Amino acid sequence: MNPLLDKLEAFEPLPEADKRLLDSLVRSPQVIGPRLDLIHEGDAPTVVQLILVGFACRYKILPDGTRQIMAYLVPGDFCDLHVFILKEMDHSIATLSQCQVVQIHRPQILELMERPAIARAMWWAALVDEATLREWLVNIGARPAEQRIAHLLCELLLRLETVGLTQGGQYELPITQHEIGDTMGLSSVHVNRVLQRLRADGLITFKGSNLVILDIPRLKTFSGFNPNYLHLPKRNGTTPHSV
Amino acid sequence: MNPLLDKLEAFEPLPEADKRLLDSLVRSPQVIGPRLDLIHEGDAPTVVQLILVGFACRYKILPDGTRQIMAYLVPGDFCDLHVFILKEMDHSIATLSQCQVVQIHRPQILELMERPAIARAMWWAALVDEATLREWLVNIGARPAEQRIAHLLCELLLRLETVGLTQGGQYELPITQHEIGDTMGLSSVHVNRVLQRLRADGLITFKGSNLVILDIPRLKTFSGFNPNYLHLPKRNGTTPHSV
DNA sequence: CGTACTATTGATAGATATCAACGCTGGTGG
DNA sequence: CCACCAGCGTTGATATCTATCAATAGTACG
Repeated sequence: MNPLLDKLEAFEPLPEADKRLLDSLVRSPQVIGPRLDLIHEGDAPTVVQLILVGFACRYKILPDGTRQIMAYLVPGDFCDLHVFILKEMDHSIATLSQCQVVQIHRPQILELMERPAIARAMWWAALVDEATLREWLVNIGARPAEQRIAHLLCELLLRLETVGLTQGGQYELPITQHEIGDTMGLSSVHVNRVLQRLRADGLITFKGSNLVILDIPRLKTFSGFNPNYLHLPKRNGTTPHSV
Repeated sequence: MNPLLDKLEAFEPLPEADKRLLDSLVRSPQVIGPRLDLIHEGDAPTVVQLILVGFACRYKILPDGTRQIMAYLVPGDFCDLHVFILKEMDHSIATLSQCQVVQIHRPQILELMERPAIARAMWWAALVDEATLREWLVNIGARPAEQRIAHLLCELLLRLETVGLTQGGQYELPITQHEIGDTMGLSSVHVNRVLQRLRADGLITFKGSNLVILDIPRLKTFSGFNPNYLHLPKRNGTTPHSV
């Protein structure tokens, strides 16, 4: 029940004492409703926020009102690790679904960073976040709409698998088509049509907000998905939570 | 003549001893011709490379041969700061123009990181790189082609100003229209037409490979450019190299 | 003086946005 | 408990943006 732990251990196993420390951080999460800002562009960040349940996103609003979502934050992801260097947020972070969030204060972060294994794993996580951002840039810049959305769905499958939030090829995707559009630089109408085609091609289905990927290898091939940017250890057929 | 020093001091002034250490790093640069890989996707990075002269870029090639450029590296920029954590490059880095590059080895990096002011400044630089990546995502995802290219030109103006490579609103832009297309997710034909319109609107001109921005405030307004993501200190009319 | 890349132009095709309308659903107030 | 409302997904028609294809001209370089 500790997605941060799951995620960091996807990089390398942690000593028992480190695990206990991480567990102690996630005791009393705060519940935050959907579509609420966690922090806003221009604010000075003071704490690091950690998502335990739900989806959040980084975004910017342009002068003409367009919103661009630049990252999804899923359970186990940090919001503002740069807290101690930059004076001012250059983007906003908001919940998409209802979330459970914990706030981690500076002394706690420093305590974490004193543990070498945790520090390494958090460095890894930060670098993967950056690599993910690059992959999103490729996705939006170079892939047509269908492959673009298919790629996003592949990425979320792997990320959510890491924190035990998938059942086979299924996971909860608590976001609207409009939000997918703001993420992929597409209109919601077009997102709708693309999703219909992916369903017609037998690649995915929805059971309510539950996404079902019908043919994972085919979706990966179709979208040109190469998981190297997530820098997960090579696995041998078993999923992390299959134990 | 040390763009790294210029860049880091844009964050905060450094002690004399730190400056001398940084100067000692950039002694014997290597000259690398245009369009050559500095490191390739899949390679294990071993050294940090620093650009002293010229333009380089991060890029990926998709299965269908499309290239997406994800970042420009200009004088003062580092290539592979994540050397010590990630085992394998998830993208490639190549020169665009002819470059002068120095390779910095692990012990030298560790020596740099022992100086608190340098370490802070390098953290700042890494966070700005990430913020820039986010802004590029916004740019490609949410702005039409003309504003997209105009925004890029504004960004390069500020970044090159920081390392003393502008004269007023002019700077060397040693890249082709095709490469701008690979950067912005546009075809080279479309880039050509967009540049013509920007010229017709009196926003820019070219003197060979020298870009002249005719009306900086208007170009910024037009592109929706907000420099906050570069996290430069507030200035009061003076450019950093105006002294 | 070729050769090869780069910039440019015109014509056409394709992808995606916009506008408008409608049904469905879940929530809310009366 | 029911009627209303707002948000979401869906559909069709049309407009706009951008890509593709093809050809030409300029330019640098050996």
